[in-house]
Amino acid sequence: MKLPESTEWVLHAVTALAQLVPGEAGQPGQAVSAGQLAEHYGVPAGYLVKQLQSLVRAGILSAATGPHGGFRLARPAGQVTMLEIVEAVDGMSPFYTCNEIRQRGRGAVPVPPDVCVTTCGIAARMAEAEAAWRQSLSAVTVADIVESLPPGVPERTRQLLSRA
Amino acid sequence: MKLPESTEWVLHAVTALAQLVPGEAGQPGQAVSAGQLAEHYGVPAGYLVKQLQSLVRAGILSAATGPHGGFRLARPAGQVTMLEIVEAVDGMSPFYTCNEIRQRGRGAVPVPPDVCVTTCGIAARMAEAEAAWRQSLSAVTVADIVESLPPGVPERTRQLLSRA
DNA sequence: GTCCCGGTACTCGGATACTCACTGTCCGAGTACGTTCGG
DNA sequence: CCGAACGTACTCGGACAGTGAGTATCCGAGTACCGGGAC
Repeated sequence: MKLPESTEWVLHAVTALAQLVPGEAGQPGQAVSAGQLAEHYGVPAGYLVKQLQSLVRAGILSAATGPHGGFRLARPAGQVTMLEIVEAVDGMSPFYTCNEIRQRGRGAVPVPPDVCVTTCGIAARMAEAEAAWRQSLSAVTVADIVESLPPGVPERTRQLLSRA
Repeated sequence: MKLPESTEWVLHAVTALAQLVPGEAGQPGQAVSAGQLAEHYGVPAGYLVKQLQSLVRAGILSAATGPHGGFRLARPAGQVTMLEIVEAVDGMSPFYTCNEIRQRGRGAVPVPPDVCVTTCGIAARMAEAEAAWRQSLSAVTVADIVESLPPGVPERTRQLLSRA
């Protein structure tokens, strides 16, 4: 059970984009191309685009083609949770899927399931743990991450990512 | 991000083994062969052995070869947590591994990392969420699972798994 | 009758192929700017 | 001088190979029971 490496990429990419928002309500934030972000983090550009597309489909980012195009936040950073980002790139299928193996083989309950009719207790516990994980991630927004950065970092990021 | 399907197998297998413990202190519980368990749940026997071996290495089960051999609980069911079982079969490496991509590429901090010297805030949040997941699983023991079964199920399991 | 010995059947344990998601790369579609030509 | 059309450069978007963990299967090593024979 491991999250794909691209999860780290998009989390950092969204954090970087959030540092570019000028704070004005009407201003949607500067657009940065995937090539810029890829060079900034030293990751393959073509693959990063593929991941950022997932965020666009999820409504987290908005993309624009052509010169001066690129990706930008589609919503204020305070309204984007880490859970949304992770689910956008990794899918929102549960870790543990109950295949009801207790209903198969010799242990299967005969014709009408008189016992074991409720949901599997094991699956219920696993679902609870997973809910705790998701709840913890949904409690943190991108704005929280940006605010926790050491002072000076957003300024530096802005400078490095500003289109030359 | 998905747990391997074998996780379900071993969770149910351990639960089944826990239902066989006769409750006596000295009695270590009846041994059941992997073939019995595999037939009980309708899963491939050879592969199930491989997974149960992981539990043996983790000290959760004990194995005995030869006739009347098989697997049995190495500890009382109340001292085996779901987290132990999951970690035994899936490994205990974290979901999210921070590769410090912020330290690579153009965005890398020059020579001595004056800023960003602390651990990555994103990684910290992901670690918190993962800790919540593990904490939730470590709070449930196999004995809890057995107790939550509908009445009559342990008796039925004992009967089906008793060596013919 | 008792003990010892060999055979057999059953079990775990490890080594060997196969499949699919994640990773990485490529080329095509679309857009905004800069240039050029005509009025 | 002003406007419009064209070309170019840059961007995203989707389609095509490579790799590792998980899945599935097989055969070998080891052990306890069962039967037969000798004492």
